[in-house]
Amino acid sequence: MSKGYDHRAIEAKWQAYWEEHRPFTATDDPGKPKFYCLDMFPYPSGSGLHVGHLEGYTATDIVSRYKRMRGFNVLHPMGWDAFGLPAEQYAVKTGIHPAVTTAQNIATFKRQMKRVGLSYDWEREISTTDPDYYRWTQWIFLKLFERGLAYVAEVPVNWCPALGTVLANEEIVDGKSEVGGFDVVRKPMRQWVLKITAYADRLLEDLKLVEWPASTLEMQKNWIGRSIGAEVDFQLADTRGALRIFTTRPDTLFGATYMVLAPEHPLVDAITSAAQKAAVDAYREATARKSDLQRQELDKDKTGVFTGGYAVNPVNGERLPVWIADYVLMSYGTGAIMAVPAHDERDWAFARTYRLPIREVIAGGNVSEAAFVETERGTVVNSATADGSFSINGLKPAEAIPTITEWLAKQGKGVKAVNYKLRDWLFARQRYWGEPFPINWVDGESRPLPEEQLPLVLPETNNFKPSGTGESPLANLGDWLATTDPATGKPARRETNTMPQWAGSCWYYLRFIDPKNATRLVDPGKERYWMPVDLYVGGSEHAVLHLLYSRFWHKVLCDIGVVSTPEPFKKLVHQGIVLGEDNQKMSKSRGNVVNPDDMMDQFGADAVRLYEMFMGPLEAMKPWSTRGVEGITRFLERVWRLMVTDEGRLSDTVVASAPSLDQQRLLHQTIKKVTEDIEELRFNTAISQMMVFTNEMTKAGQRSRAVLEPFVLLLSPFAPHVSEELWALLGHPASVSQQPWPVFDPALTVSDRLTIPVQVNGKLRSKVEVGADAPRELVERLAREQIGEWLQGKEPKKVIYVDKKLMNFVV
RNA sequence: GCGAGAGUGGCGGAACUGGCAGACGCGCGAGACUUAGGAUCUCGUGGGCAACCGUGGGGGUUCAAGUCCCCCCUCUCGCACCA
Repeated sequence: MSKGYDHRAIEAKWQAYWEEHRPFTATDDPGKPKFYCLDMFPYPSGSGLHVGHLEGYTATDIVSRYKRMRGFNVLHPMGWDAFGLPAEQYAVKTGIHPAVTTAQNIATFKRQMKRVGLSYDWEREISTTDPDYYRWTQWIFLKLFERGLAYVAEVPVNWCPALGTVLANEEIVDGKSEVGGFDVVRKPMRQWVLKITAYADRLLEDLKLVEWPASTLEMQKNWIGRSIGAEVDFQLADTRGALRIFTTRPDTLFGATYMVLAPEHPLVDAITSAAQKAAVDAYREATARKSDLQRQELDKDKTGVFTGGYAVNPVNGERLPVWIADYVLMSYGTGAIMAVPAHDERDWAFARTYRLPIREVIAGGNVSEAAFVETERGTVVNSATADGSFSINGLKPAEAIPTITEWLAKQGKGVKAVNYKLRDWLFARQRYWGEPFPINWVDGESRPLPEEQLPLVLPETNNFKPSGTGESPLANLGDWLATTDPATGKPARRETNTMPQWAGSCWYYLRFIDPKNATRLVDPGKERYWMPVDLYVGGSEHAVLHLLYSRFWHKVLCDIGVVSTPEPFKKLVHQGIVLGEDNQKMSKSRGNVVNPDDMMDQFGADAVRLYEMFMGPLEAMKPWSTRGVEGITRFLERVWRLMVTDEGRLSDTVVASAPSLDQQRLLHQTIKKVTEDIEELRFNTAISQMMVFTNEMTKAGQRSRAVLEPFVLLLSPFAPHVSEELWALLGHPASVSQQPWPVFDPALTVSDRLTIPVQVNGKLRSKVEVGADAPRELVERLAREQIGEWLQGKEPKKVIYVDKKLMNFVV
């Protein structure tokens, strides 16, 4: 294939230039407006960069280059989320230290990124595995600990006795270990947990402050899962004590016909009668053996066992049988419910199975066929106290809820309550390759290390095998493990858990602002200048966890005065997934993985960048097409030939004389379209407009510098290498990246001639061409001449004229 | 099941607040230049011989609907007994 230009030579040349002159360094210049443009930093895996990564990175790179040309001080950094399981698994297998493989992988990623021409400020590169970085991750943990937001709990883990290790969820396939296929059981272990639930309300509330995709906002809201209801106390019938339940439907309290406790509920033993004890114990044991996954299987029938005990409905004194069933979860609400089968689908199904009574208290449905659960429709019935002192009969459920909640509170029988689906965050892994906790255990108590002793460095070892006890491999390192408590001098044992991968990625955007600060996490002045992140681009797989955890830490840092904004990421965009050419998800097993290095070998970085953006809307899922890359290559070659001869010199067709009015219009329309499209991240249509420009200019025998030069500037954020070369060939000193962005003249974006479509009854029948300022009368007269035969001499009923747009005759 | 988003040529996709459906690219067809072409350039390309018909399907609003309203179908993503 003959090439219009030598992409290898040009790309190497300009990458070397950028390396030497560093035009993309961000300076802390308060005199300039700032733009913080951030990619989700990658885990440097062994397989290198993927074309899916490149999509997001190219998009932010275009925006960054564009914003610089618009006079912004742009912060566009890159780093590595480099702790994590794959490197450790590899170390277990080969004995090669994770730090070694991580460094190799980072080198590969970095080389590939530079090859794509991504304009990162590499002086700010950070890695979560660097002690100078994780020192501050540990520091934040100490702050969380000080504020009571980090605590220790016994939490079940996936314990694999055969492997002698704890497994991550992704290491388990169909209930067996991915490696070896061994059994996995639940085993409680001492773990660190972060109290994210303390921030549930703010995490929900502040979603109003960000410009995020609707779906992501929705997912976060659902994940937090705030629901308002009441907690109500039911006295136990035959024993002392009360059963507290949570309900969102206190309006159905008179319809309760039984109660259900989670099998793990602490009151189960007290309630269970002697006769039922055996059955209850058997059920509880069976439940304990089930994995979370089995317990969550929805289509299974509901099961449960009667405890033999009763509780008393506080509103009508009825004795309600108390059951245990695994459809009630200990971890939500109070772990106990009142069952109202008439108005709750789960209770309805359970009542049907065990032939428990179903009592209607909201009229409007047919409760013998299905639970009636609406709150906006229906009328409360059968809901008054025996003495008639209180009634919600006749109300709509939505009105009855606050009424009865207030009444319960006055009676001391209940209280308004809010619950969240959000759980506290399990913040510990039984692994080597993660941040050590700055915690010592002294006499069974956790003691934080003093800040001055940070970082607590991950100890060197060459044994990454599991300890066998479920503790991390750090438990094998006796010398490191044994220490003394700095406060008392007593012997102490170091915490052996390490932090999860989320930890380092929770706050990295802050460190980019001030990556080398040895005394603080980030300088307050720099933080105020650069925050918040103006544009954050990354995959939607992080829509909940990473983005929620980050927001949580950010709010804590805000509370302690480290950061100045309530939210870290102002605008968020998820790039879509790039499918293989066969429209299937790319995977090694399908053999449809596209390697960016191969593509760049063949077509060059500029073509790959342009194609990534031309495929379709950034956020859409779309298939790769190598033919499409060829098409883009043709476009770049056409641009090249617009101004360069076969010998590589500036072409004679490039002239200094003024462009025609039509060429000027085309240029200004192109500037307008490309500018607006970059602002809206519509890169595909921006490229399409540049193709239109190129096609038109190809037809011209003479091309004025006055239109070619601004065009090269427009192209430069998309295809920076070839644009630099063209800019140089046009006789300008480097670098195109330091030129101001072209400005369009609105007067030149509109044509002086218009083609007005003429319709009869809304159907296109003709067109008339007129001057841009033609009055309606002229357009109508010309139009009538054109469509005479359609009017058949009759006068139209109505004539609609939309100025400069369309003429429609209604007959 | 619930929640969110999306269905437009052979393919990827355009179409601003309702106003010429299919921009641009791929593919395909014809031609030019060539010893040659999987290079390059030019022209054509939704369907139908036509009247006409065409934006997942069916209704509706309107002079005018891919766009607005109602019902249905399909696909993708997320959640999944959260009381």
